[in-house]
Amino acid sequence: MSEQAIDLREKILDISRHMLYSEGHTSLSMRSIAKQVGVSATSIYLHFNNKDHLLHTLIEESVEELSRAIEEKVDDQQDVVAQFESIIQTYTEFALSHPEKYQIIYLVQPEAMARYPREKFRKARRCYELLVKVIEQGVRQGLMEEDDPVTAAYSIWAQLHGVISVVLNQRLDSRINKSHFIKKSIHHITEGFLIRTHVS
Amino acid sequence: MSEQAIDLREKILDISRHMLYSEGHTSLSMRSIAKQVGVSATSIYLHFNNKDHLLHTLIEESVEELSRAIEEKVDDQQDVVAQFESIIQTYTEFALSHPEKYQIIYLVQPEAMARYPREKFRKARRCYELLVKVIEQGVRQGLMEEDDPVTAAYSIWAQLHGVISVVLNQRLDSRINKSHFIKKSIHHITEGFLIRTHVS
Amino acid sequence: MSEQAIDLREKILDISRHMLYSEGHTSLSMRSIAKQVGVSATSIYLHFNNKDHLLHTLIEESVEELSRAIEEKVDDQQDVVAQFESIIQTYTEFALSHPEKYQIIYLVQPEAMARYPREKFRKARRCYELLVKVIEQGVRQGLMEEDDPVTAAYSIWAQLHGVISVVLNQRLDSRINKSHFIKKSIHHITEGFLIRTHVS
Amino acid sequence: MSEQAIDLREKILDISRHMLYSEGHTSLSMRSIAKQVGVSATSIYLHFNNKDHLLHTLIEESVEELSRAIEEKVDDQQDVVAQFESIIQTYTEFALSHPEKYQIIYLVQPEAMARYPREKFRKARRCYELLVKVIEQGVRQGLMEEDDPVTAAYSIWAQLHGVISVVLNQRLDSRINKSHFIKKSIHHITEGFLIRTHVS
DNA sequence: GATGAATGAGGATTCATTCAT
DNA sequence: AATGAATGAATCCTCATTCAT
Repeated sequence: MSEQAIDLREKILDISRHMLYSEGHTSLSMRSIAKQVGVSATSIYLHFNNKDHLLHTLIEESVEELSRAIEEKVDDQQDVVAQFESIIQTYTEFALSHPEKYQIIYLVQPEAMARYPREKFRKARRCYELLVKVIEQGVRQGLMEEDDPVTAAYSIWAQLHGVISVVLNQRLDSRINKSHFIKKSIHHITEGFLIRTHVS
Repeated sequence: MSEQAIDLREKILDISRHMLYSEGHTSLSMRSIAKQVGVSATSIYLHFNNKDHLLHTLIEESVEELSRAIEEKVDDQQDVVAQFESIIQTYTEFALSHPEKYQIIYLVQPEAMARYPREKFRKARRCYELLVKVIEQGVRQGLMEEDDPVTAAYSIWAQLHGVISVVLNQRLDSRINKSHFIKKSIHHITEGFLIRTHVS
Repeated sequence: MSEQAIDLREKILDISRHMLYSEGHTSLSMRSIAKQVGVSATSIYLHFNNKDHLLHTLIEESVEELSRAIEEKVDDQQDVVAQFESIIQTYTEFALSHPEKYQIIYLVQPEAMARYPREKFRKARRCYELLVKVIEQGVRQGLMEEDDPVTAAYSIWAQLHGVISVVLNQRLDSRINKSHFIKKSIHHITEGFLIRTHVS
Repeated sequence: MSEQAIDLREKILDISRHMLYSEGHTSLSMRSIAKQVGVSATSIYLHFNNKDHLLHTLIEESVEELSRAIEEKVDDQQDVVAQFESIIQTYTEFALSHPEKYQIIYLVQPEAMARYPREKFRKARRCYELLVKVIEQGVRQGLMEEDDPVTAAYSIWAQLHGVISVVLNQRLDSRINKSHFIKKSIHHITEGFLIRTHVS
């Protein structure tokens, strides 16, 4: 593959990702992407078999990047609480600084999920697994009391995702300061969880 | 308007709502709705100016119903904590027993929000306002310590929405028991919040 | 259905049939049909679900017309030889005077046959069945000696179809007079068959 | 041209021929051929000017091979009847043992004939000419009585082609045994013709 | 109220072909 | 001799919407 080709592939992904974020996936068409990229629609098919392939690549990339970001930041030499906070922090930071990438991860709606390869879907759960491990570690060390670490991990993630989504989807009351909202929410999710375990 | 007409309008809304839930909004077309309703596509335009109008009506209806459900349940004679728990309970119950209506409320994505009437958007915030009032009441009664009730209310709502979305969108790990997950999550969100305020 | 609608449906069929004959099925597209009909491509879909439906309708119509033509001409009061000759005569006349309809019957190539409804396919065999019956009748009356009437009928039909195809596909040497060729060929197919049985 | 190149050219022809037979000419594309051959689509253009050129080469090759097969088998030392039967036998055997090559000869439909070089078209008539000669010979020897040998030859060929086509296109009733059908049909075409001339 | 007919714009995808390398 | 990149034109088909009835 020539450099140019790699560039075009990346360009298509970048622009698609951006369009997806700013205009929604309803209006995203191969044609519109091609027009934005400044290339014929046919050319996109030189790099992606079809629209699904393109979309799935975008999702996979984002999942990969988010997972890597978290894996890199989490230091298993740190104490469990620090690791725990690090995961949540990194996750949030990724979402806020790469909103277009974060949103893509949740693009796969139930309707389209049937078409998303099961194996890639499993990958998407990598970062939750990490959270599960940390909680399990915490429980083993007697720092947390949690009868069901998997459920706990998913609950934390769900709450966090709720908070981030609300911000990214601009569903927040205009009176509310976004970063304040996020800080408070994370604090609530985290502290609430830890305090409860600490106290016990 | 004859009774029949009213019936048709309702039928269109009902079927659209159901189709939206079971087949996703990608495949929802005026034609497909008409076919399901058993009426010509043109007839839909007698009741709704266009597709947006139909969709907006659906959203408005769901918002209205959810708001009313909460308003009806909340009894300002009760103590603040009971009111607080009642809101969260009712919200969750509505979402789980009317998933197709709940999902519609969040149908309006950022990209489409420009087209959603600002005035209807404000209505959608009615139920959060209620939560804000309860918290403010709690703060006034010295039961909660919360410097920013609006932010707190939105944070709780966001977390709750995250939890519910994950369940409805079937993003939960298959190992997790749904109702257990919800119970635990609500407990975490509520208790965490209240305990913290109670303790203080 | 309004008269206009019926007209359009017929017009689409007529023009498609004609285009199929004069330009081949390779270049036949919904667009090209629409252009010839003087209507938008979309309009065709008001009368036919898709291209296959249109094509199948054309085939079915031709099969029906050919079958009916033969059934109407064959008089079972006539003696067997007269019936036999009548079938061959009518078949040939239909093919030569409605070449575009005749060709359509053989449009269904092996590749496309999978998509052609099995039940309609059976209908297409109606006219061969008639030939089979006449031969069986002849055998019963001792006028023909034929151990396998079905094979005999199909053989006659295949030969006749070969002769007609060659003429319609313009594969004949320019030195040959078409009607002379057909007359001679039919004579050969028919007489050969009858003489052989008569003599016996 | 290197040996490799010749190989590629042959490989393209072989695979095209095979694809044409097994998948039909509708789905035959330069790309699909290239993929099957394991070469870039562009490479095909190094050996054939365009798709038509490739197709025409295939036809020409098949015509050539069929003609040669007949020419080789026919021995003008044999008596006329033997020659006659030999031609029909060889033609049929070629068609049945090389169906993909036989079918290609009749690929050129009326609509495409305009594009098929007139000079190559003439070549395709070589094998009929042979039949004409044998008949003329027979007439001269007083073995056959045929006022128009050219018409007779084309008639025989047309009938034979009809029989073979029906078999190859799988248009035969499932109750019919193929080889029995062919044997009977050939017998009918041949004997009928010869008997009539013999008897006279 | 209700509808059948009609359409322009756009959807994904495939095609034969060219051109620079 | 071979190819990767690129494309314009074409494919079937669906969409929201309008209009005369």
